[in-house]
Amino acid sequence: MQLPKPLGHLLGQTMRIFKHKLTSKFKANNIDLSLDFFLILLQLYNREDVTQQDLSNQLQRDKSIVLRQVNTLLDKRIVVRLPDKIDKRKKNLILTQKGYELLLEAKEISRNLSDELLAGLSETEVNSFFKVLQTIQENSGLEEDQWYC
Amino acid sequence: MQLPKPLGHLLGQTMRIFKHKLTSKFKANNIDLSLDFFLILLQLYNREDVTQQDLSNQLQRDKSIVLRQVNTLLDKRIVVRLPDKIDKRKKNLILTQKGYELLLEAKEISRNLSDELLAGLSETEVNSFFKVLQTIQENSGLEEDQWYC
DNA sequence: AACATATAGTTGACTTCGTCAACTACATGG
DNA sequence: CCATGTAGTTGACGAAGTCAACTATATGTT
Repeated sequence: MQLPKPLGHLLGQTMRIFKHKLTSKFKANNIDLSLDFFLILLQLYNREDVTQQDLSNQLQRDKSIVLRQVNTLLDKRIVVRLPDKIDKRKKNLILTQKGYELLLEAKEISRNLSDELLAGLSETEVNSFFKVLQTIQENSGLEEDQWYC
Repeated sequence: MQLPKPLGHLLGQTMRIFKHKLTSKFKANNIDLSLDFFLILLQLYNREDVTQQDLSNQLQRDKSIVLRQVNTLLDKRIVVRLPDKIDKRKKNLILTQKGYELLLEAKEISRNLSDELLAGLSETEVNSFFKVLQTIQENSGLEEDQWYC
């Protein structure tokens, strides 16, 4: 399969654009979140048993990065870190009410931005797009739980 | 258009996977390049009139980042920085022979990785994928030359 | 029970990326 | 000649990412 431009270039550019657009829209709406923090909050949405190790696997970041990012979310009173009742090594991360409300706003903005960026494309095209991203992740041979072994 | 997962999440994950895979393959082949450096070299491929400002626009990075990255490419003897003959403000960036050979190897590896990650997808799907990425960039309303105005 | 091994979290050191503001040198148009 | 714009450079700083070591707890084996 020949791409007109290298895959890394295309993905990198698009990612950069999305990141810049999203953070500037967040700022415009007085939402003090980076894309990375937003992705963390999304993982905590409507769940109560998420640990930092889970985030490290799902977001594919070193657990030390996750730790520090969670620390700043704690400082901002957006999440709380509670010891797991069964396994004392684990800490469960839970959204505060403030965090939940912030996330709802952020999700709305993110969805609007997606609509804006995907405007003019057919459903078929967007579905293919999604399928390709999915396939890339599957072809990478990385299961969610084998990141940073 | 509804995506199963937020666009930022999908793009971020895929980008991360690609980046990690590519740099580890580079390492395995003794190629001392990050994805960022690779993308810079791609822009210099078979061209002689590329300036740092051009790179800043095309790669959408602040010119100070480009400057420092070019500096380390200079240290590695991969590119040279020559004053432009007409406009004395500009500096042209040119691949050395070493840089050219390195780039050829890197391109090969990058192409193989793309093939590996896109395996099992139809040409139609990959074309849609490319079109969607293209459209996102167009819908973002950013022209190449208005980055960091 | 004692032991080795594995997992979750934490910390420190260090590099690179990204942002921003200020600055120099040169170009261009009135 | 002067105002304005552009290309490159520098410094400061915060955030992201890498890596290795460490603590505490859990789990499996003999």
